[in-house]
Amino acid sequence: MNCRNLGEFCENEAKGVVQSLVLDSEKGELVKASGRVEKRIGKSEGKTIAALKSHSEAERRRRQRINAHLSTLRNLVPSSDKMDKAALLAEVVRQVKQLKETATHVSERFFIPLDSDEIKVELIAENAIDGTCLYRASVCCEYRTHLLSDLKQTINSLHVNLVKSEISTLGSRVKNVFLFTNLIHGGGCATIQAREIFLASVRQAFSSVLDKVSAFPEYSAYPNKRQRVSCFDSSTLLF
Amino acid sequence: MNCRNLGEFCENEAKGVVQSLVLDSEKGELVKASGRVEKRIGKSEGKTIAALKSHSEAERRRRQRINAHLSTLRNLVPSSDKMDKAALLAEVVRQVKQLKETATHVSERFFIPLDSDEIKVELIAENAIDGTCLYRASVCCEYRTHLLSDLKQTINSLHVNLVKSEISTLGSRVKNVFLFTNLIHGGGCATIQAREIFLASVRQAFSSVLDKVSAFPEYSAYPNKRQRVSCFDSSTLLF
DNA sequence: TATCACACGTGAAAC
DNA sequence: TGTTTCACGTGTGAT
Repeated sequence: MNCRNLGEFCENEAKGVVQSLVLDSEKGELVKASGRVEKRIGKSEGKTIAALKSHSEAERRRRQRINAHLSTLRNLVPSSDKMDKAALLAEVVRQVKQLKETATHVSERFFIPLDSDEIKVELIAENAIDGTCLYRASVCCEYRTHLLSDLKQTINSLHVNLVKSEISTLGSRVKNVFLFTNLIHGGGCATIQAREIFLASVRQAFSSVLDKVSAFPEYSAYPNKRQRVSCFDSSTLLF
Repeated sequence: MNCRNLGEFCENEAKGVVQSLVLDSEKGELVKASGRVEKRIGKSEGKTIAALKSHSEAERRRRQRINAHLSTLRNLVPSSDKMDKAALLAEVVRQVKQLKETATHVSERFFIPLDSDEIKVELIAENAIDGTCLYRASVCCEYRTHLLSDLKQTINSLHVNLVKSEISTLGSRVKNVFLFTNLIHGGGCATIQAREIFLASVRQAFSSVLDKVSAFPEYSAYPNKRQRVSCFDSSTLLF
């Protein structure tokens, strides 16, 4: 099909004019230029043309989708006008690498929540006398309503002895750190296996708090519009 | 040209076989399927085919260039396997926006250098009695050798009275802040115009310090390999 | 003039 | 099955 576009072709088709035919040298007969699949010009021709048309339209939509994202990226990248697609993408790669590296440096140096969700639970110290273990759990995620009370409930349900809790925010993201022991009425985690099971259950408990927001979108912090600034006042700090 | 590829076509061409011809219904004669431009099959045919071949090869290289960047982006974006091109780009857009927003929040709250180069010079306060003006200049850029001594020279050459200087680093980036007055031997900037001229000259002076690295690449901090960690010790702090 | 970058329609393959 | 994604070669305008 060597027509400039299918719309044009179909117009002519309606007038009974076939504009482009191909000489197949193997068979020595004329077939439609696109007609490698269908060997004869029959009444299925209309269907073929319709399929071809929808195909090219789908492909056009696909290109539009991709190009829309590319132009969005153009707006995000300074002075990227007059860059061709490859150069633009190269610049985006550079920027993303740079931003990620910076984020790494920031999180290495400061105790603030960043973009990636994170749950970390680890053993900090063990009391040699009574076997009491001190643990540190940190949870970094997007803020949502009831997040803090959910975390508090989680801590309560774990029946641990909360020693200290810290909270820090950046934009709409929040990071909580809890120091706790698993000992309330004597007796630590006797074995290494028992400890690992305990750590896993703590991780699981915090995970389900984070999963809540995806399961129930109404828990999202800002159903209407995402806010930029910190959303806490001291009265919210329940621990 | 409806051959699957040009290599195949050229093989047959060598045997004297022309595989694909098109019936041009306007003229009622056979021309090469691609031959809208050249109307006759002549001895320029070889040149046309060569041009077509180089054209398709160039286009292939262009596609490879773009796809290489896309696959680099795939590696930078977690769990982007099995995403199609459009979805990948959408995810990249999301990430870039997120990272930039986070960077904004960080720089709003902390005094640390971030990714974008920046020179800011502003009037902070004016002494009503003698007209002395206090200025604040901040310079954020990639570290390079001699940056600090260059900045010191700049300050000296401006003949200002340096009140205070601060420096902070993050990774290989550095931010300097200078507080100074333009008064050494009495007399402030009398008029608003004079102040603006002064501010512009200070900005220009710092700008040329930053431009130095692009003009003389040997000033680059890490000619061989970019380092990740802070590169200062206290002995470097000259101010 | 030749080269570059882009959009297009198409064949093939995945699902 | 029909729909979607990708690579391809080509037409075309810009430089």
